[in-house]
Amino acid sequence: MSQRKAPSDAGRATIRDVAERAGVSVASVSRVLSGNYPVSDELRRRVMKVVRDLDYVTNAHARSLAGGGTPTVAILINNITGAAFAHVAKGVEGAATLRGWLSLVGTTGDDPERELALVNLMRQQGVAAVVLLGGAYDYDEYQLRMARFARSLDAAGSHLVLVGRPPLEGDVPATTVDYDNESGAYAMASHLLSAGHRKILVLPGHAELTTARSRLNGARRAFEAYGVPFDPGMVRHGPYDYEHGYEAVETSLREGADFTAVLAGTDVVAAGAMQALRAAGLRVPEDVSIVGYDDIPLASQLTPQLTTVHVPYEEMGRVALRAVADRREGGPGRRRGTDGEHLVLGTHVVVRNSVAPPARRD
Amino acid sequence: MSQRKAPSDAGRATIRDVAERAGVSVASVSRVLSGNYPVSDELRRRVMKVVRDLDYVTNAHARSLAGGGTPTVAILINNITGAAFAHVAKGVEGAATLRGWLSLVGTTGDDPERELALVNLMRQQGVAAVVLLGGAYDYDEYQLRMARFARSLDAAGSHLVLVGRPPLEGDVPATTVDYDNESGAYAMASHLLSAGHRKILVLPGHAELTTARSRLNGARRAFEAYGVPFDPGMVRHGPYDYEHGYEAVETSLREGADFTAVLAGTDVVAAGAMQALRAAGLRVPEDVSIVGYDDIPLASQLTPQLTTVHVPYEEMGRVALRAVADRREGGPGRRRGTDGEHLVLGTHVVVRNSVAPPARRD
DNA sequence: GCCGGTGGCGAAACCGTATCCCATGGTTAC
DNA sequence: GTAACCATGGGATACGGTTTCGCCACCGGC
Repeated sequence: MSQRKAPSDAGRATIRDVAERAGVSVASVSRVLSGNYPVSDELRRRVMKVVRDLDYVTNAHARSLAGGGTPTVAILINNITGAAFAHVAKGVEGAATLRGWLSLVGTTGDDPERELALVNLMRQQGVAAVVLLGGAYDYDEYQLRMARFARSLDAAGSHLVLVGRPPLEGDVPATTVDYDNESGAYAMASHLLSAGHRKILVLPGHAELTTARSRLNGARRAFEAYGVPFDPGMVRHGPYDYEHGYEAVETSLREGADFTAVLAGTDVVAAGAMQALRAAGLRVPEDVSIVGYDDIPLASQLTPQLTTVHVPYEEMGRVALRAVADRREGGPGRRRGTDGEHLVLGTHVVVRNSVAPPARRD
Repeated sequence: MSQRKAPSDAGRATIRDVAERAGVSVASVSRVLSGNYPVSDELRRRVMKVVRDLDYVTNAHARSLAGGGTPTVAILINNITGAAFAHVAKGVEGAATLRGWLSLVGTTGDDPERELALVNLMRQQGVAAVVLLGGAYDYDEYQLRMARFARSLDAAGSHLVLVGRPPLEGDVPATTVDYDNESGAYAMASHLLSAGHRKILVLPGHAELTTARSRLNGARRAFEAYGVPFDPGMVRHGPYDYEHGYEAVETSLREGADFTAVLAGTDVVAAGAMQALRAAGLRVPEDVSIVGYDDIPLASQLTPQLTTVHVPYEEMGRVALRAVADRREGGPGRRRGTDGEHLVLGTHVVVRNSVAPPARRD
């Protein structure tokens, strides 16, 4: 047995093995498999038989080296188990699959360093696009680094897509898919205000998170519009999780805060808040109203069902992928023209059963 | 400008561009970057400077073609947004990242055809392993196909890992990471029985799903152990979703079924059941007790908090990755020896507030 | 002052596939 | 009857790295 001709060896079969065994050239095998070149039926038959016998599949790495290959989109996400952005990922993945694209997934675990490392890793993979999911941190340095990434990717023929965060400032070659965060918060706060609530506990999220800022701003604008003074003391920042919702409400109650409604930054926070109210013997919505944000499945599974803001997460994912696919098919001619594209999707309030007019307390 | 030497062109920089600009050979650049060969400080400095200037990253495809490259694990999952298996995916991804591995994700959407296509796609990618998440269907043909996949992957130096389903029969080169599904169901049913419940509505899931079968078996065994006749008329099959839980309870109530507890196949089904009971004016757990399965975050976010079976999903993901990593490091010597490995993790009941002794109805 | 090491580096052979270019034989057009 | 042509198939090369092999210079030891 020669040294490098061992078709039945441990490794996978190569196109050469197939060609040899079928008594044809490798070029012919390649042509039969890709089907973009006329071949005789006889040849096709012979090749396909050997392909089946050897259970041959083409080597994707070699293929993409040689110019072919399936486009791949990289999805970078904080935490797969977070419902909201898992839906975005689903949207991206679904749309990618529909076009025969592949999706790579990396999780950043809220660590900017890992985010950096991952973007570079994806650049090595030669992905068609990197989709970054979730709210961003508003450091200057962070923003600068993102801009550098965007340019690096662009220079390498790839592209950066930001989903669920505001666009980068300046002339940066990145696409942003966003939703109208502030308006959603405005509408949600208005809903509470128009129900008669005036003392509202606000749990917008982490102070540095862009998402949280927008939601807080929207709420504040609604207060202004209703002529209600906005009390900064009624705002409690914290992570977007159940525990924060629970503790914020628990602490507020213990400290004797006076409120008839809770405006939570996300549905999960609202769930925590609801539980804390129950634990304190308060009824929702009879004693205290609650609203959330995101409209994840949990919102309609709680009792009472949560009034919240619907965000089209899955649709955002699809839109994100469509944006990069279009750009890629548009060819190099329009590459520079569509820089800094910003797509904004709408939100709307979903009214369920967690809001009632304020009760008379004391 | 020559025809193929255009470092500042559209595409990304190659190792040759770096070598040329640094006045060294490509071999040296490669050595500096991979760091597995002694080089002088002077050389390293020169090369690294050019690498930074050009913002060069190695081409992962070329690298893996040449034999190097980062191992990649493929995660195939029904639906990313399903909480339970999203946690497994998180576990796999986390453990992969920890070792510098990459993870590819594909969703099957419960379609066996897509599953087939995806496994082949992953084989093309030359992944180190394919991790298949979720309960399997119990067709003979399906099992046969899985066995073929396992052998194909094995022949190509890859490996199939089944998570959350029973192992394949026969001598198949696949690793299975499983949890003690039946014992969990047994314990859960026992919990209800020992609280005094005798009329129990059972919602195990889809009849063809292996997971559902095990859970149903476990429950049945518990009934036997308690000497309680198991009434098949109290079993309602259906998908593992909220709607099914709701409808099953609603229908049962409408048809006048007599039960004091609900044994749900998953927490999500339990949530639906709970909502339906509430809608019918019944209290949980005073009028009807409910238990779930999986212990996803939702379980502790419901009111009352759900008594359920904890399944170590994330841990399973980590174990799955460790299994393939070990096998790969073990070298070819023990490859055949560890075929058909089957790892079983334990489960336990988590007691919360959704179970009470049966109320007197009549 | 000559010789065997040895540390550093370059040249070239691959890795597996796609594709360009050319050869061949049979067909069509004049 | 011959030239131009079309349909096929083979040979060679490029893709961007890694790695083996071998060369060169410099080192200390005698």
